[in-house]
Amino acid sequence: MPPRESFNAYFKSAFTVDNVIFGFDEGKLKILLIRRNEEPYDNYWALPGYFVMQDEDLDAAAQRVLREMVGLENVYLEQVHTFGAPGRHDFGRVITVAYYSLVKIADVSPKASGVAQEVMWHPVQDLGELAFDHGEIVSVALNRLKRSIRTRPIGFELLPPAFTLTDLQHLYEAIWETDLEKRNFRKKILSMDLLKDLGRSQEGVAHRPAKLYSFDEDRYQALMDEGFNFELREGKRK
Amino acid sequence: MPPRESFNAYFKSAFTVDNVIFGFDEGKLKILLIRRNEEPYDNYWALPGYFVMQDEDLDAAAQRVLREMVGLENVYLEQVHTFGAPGRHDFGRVITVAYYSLVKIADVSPKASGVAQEVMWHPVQDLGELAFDHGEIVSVALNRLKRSIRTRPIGFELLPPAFTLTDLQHLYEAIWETDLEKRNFRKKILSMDLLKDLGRSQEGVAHRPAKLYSFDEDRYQALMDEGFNFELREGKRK
DNA sequence: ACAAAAGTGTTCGTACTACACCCATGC
DNA sequence: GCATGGGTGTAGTACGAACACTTTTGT
Repeated sequence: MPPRESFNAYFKSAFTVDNVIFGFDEGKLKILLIRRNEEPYDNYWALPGYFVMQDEDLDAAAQRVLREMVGLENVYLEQVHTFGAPGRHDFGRVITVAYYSLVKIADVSPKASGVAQEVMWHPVQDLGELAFDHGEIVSVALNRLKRSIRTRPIGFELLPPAFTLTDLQHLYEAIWETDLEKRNFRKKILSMDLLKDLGRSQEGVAHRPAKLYSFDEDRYQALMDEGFNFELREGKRK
Repeated sequence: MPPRESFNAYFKSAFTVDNVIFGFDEGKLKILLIRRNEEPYDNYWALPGYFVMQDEDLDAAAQRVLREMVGLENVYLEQVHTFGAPGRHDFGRVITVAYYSLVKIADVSPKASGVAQEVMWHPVQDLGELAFDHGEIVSVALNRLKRSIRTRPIGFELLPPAFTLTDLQHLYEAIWETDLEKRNFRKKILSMDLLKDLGRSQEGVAHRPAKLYSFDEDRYQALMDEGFNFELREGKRK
């Protein structure tokens, strides 16, 4: 076996985390991007991300980036994929672990800091060219999100604490880029018994006000223990 | 902004790939492990994995490990998750990108080499304690596999080029750890129109010989283009 | 009264479930 | 001829799909 010193050649890489931060606003799915103000990719929009510290766990690094750049804690965060093409960064070999997070857009108070002079929400349909391989990362994260919301009740993370059934439907429609049938959607969601009726309604709308609901986390846990499976369908049958 | 040199502190990490190689034999789902013969974890069973070269893509590294340690090329390979807890490796900061691969067990001719003196298939239900955090990696990969075979026709990668419907059913039963109803399973599979009837049958069995099928890759592509969705169900209805 | 979205009930088709028996081969 | 798995048909049911009208509020 080679002596331990011979492995030193391998310890010359760096790694980063990049966050695809999803939000839902104005009926559109959006992503929070920062505008870089240094080379490489000066002036390009990029995903918020940074180097992982030497003694920092990956998840912790992703959380730190969220906290420092967006001022958010305790948001839904999930690792998506790791990107490590040899030429993807100019400084040397940098691989990046991509995360996606789901935030309630009203909670976000973007902070300009460091490389990020500008922080802005962008509709996912209209991103333009991003720095590095961030375009590809967004695409992978988005596909993951589309699948995940089908079988896990995480869409609620994107909605305010009190939302209407129509809000929820619009959210699914925006992410899946489909239309869903109102009555069937409502029937399906309500039959799962996952929503708490808050007993309140919308106010100040120029039509019949809708009931407000919240996601019942405890109820979901209880159902899970009984073997319940959350599942919604995207496609109409052929 | 800090000058470029200040980033050098970050370029002191190494990364590896680890492969969870699944095979199916004797009605059981198995994983290919190597027995280490050096510290740390001398004598422990471990996942086949190695450092990624400086100019090597991640997927390519995973393929190389497969080729060098198992003598296999062109097998199904998919990135699963990246593990990077600070203390997970003794040499320094090492993060590992985990892959899983699906192989036809008859194709494998394990080679002892380097750190791997022994290479052996182990039933997933009976692994014992593995080196490093490999037990956790296996667990994550297995969960991923359970989900993936539900919505993607990848189970076939674990079967020989000609297989019977019963083989396929046993495969699903082994991975999901459930029993499936024979007639319904066959009906569902055949209705998808994804299998080529090879016109041959088993030979030398002490009962009515079963028809042999193969997975029709071209047919699957064609169906995909029409919007077809592969999907099987694990659970019986409540 | 009108606009605008909320909310609801029923029919129809289809796909999953559950179940029992005959078939082809080796020994 | 018997043991062993291979292979099939059908009836019941539950769930998703499709569809049109009434209700409540603000202006």
